[in-house]
Amino acid sequence: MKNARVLIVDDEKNIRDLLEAGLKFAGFSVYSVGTGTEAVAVAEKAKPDILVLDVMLPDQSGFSVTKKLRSMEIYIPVLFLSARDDGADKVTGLTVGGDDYMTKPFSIDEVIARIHAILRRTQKQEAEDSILEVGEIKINQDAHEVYVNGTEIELSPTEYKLLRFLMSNPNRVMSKDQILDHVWEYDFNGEQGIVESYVSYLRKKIDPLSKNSLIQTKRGVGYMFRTFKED
Amino acid sequence: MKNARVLIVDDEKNIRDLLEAGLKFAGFSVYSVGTGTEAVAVAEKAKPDILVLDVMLPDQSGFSVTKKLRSMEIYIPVLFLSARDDGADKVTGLTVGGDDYMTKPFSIDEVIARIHAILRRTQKQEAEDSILEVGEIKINQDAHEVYVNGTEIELSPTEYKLLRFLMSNPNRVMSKDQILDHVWEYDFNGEQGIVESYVSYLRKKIDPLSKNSLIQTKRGVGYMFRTFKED
DNA sequence: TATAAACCTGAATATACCCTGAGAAATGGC
DNA sequence: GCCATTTCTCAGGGTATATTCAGGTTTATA
Repeated sequence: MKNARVLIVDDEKNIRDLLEAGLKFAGFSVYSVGTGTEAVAVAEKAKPDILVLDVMLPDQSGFSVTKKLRSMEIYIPVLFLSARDDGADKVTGLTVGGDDYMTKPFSIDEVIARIHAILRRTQKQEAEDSILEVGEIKINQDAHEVYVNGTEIELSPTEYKLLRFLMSNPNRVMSKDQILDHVWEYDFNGEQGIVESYVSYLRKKIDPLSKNSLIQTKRGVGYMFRTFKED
Repeated sequence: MKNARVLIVDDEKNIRDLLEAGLKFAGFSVYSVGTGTEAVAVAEKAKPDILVLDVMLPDQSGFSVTKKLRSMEIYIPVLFLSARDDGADKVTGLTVGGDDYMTKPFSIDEVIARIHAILRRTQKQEAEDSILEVGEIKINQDAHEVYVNGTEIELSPTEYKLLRFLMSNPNRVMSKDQILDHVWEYDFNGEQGIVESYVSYLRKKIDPLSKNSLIQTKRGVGYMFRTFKED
C-alpha cells in the first residue's frame, strides 16, 4: 500500500514530529493533530487509511475517538499508542478487528512495520505481502521468521529489527546514528557501540549460512546490506 | 457464509461499537440500532441474515421484538445477549429454531463463532465450515471437540477459545494484548500473565500427542500456532 | 612505519521475559 | 448447599536479551 494516508494523534509535539518525519520518509501521506476533537474532525474530512492514536489525550481518550468515528459510520483501523506503565489507559477490547497496540517508547521502524501489517490485514489486497526478501535472506514478517538461503535462524527482537531495517535499505550505507534513530526506542540514550555489538551478533548468525558478506562495514560512514549480481 | 448481514440491537453504545467493529472486520455487513422499535423497522426493511439482540432494551424486551417480527412473517435467527444476573434461564425459553444466547460480558471472538454456528444451522450451505483443521489439530466447532492427530483432548472453555483463536491465525505471531482482546471477555481487567498460564495448560495437553511444538513462543513478541511442511 | 581513529568481539552484568506449580476465588452441576 | 472444575493471581527459578566495556585488530593517513 504505497501512499497510504495516516493521521497521527498525539498531544506531545515531540512524538508527533518524530512520527511525522519518519512516516513521511517511509512514503506515507501524513496528517497530524494534538487533540481528540481535531482527530475526529480531520478523520471525517480527510478519511485517512489508518490512525496512529495516543490512548491518553488531553481532551478525551483515544478510545472515545474511535467510538465517535464509528458512530459516524467511519471505520478506520487504528494503531494505538500508550505509555508503558500507565495502568490507567489499559482499556481492554481496544484492538478489535484489525487494530494493533504498541507501548511508548517505541522505535520508529517498528511503528512503520505495524502500520504495514495493519494495512495488509484490512485492505485485503495482497499488493504488499509480509515477505521481505533481499538476496540470500528472506524475512516472514507475520511469523517473525528469518531464513538465510532457506535455513531458519533465530534472532532476538533487536537483532530482528536491525536486520529488517538494513534489508529495507539495501545497497545504501546507513550511519550508526540513523540506525539508532530507526531501530532503537526514541528515548534510548546509550552509545553507538551497541550498534557494533548487534552487527556482530547478526554476522555471527548470518555469515555461516551465506555465500557473501551481506552486512558490510563502510569505515567512517556506517553499515550497508549488500546485494550481489547473480545471487 | 461470507458477507452475511447482521443487525445489532443494544442500548449500550459501547457494546454496539465493540460488536460493530469486530463483526465488520470478520467480514459481516453490519447495521446497528439502540431500541426495539428501530430494530423492528430496520429488520423489516433490510432483512438481515441474523439479529444480535440484547434482551433488556429501554423500550421493550428482546422477546417482544422477535414476537413482532414473527407476527409480520419475518423469520430471522437471533443471537440473544443478556446480562449475567438477568436470569439466563428466562432467555432459554426464547430461543427457538436456530437461535442462541450468550451472557455479557462476552469475548468478541466467541460472538463471531456463535454467529457462524447459527448461520451454518439456518442456511444449510457449507456445513464443512464447522471443522477447523490446521496441521495436527482438528476442531469440530459444533461439537466443541478437539482432536490432536485423531485423539480427542478435553479443554476448558477458555483453553478452547485460546486454541481456536491461535489456529484461526496460523503462522502469525499474536501479541498477548491481541490475545487478551480477542479471547477474554471485554471487561477483563487482569494482566498478560494469564495468557502465559493458559498457553502452558494448552501445551501440557497438546504436546504429548503432537510431533511438533505447535504453539511457539516468540520471546518479546507473542505466541504463534505453527504449521509444518510435510507434516 | 608510526599513530590515532574506527571497528570487532568476548565477557560481564543487570534486567526482562517466560514457564510452571500452588493456591485462592469464582463458577457450575447435582 | 456441596463438590469438582475452572479461572485467575502470584512468586520462584531459569534463560534470553540488552547494554556496557575493555582489549585486540584493522584501516587511513601522515
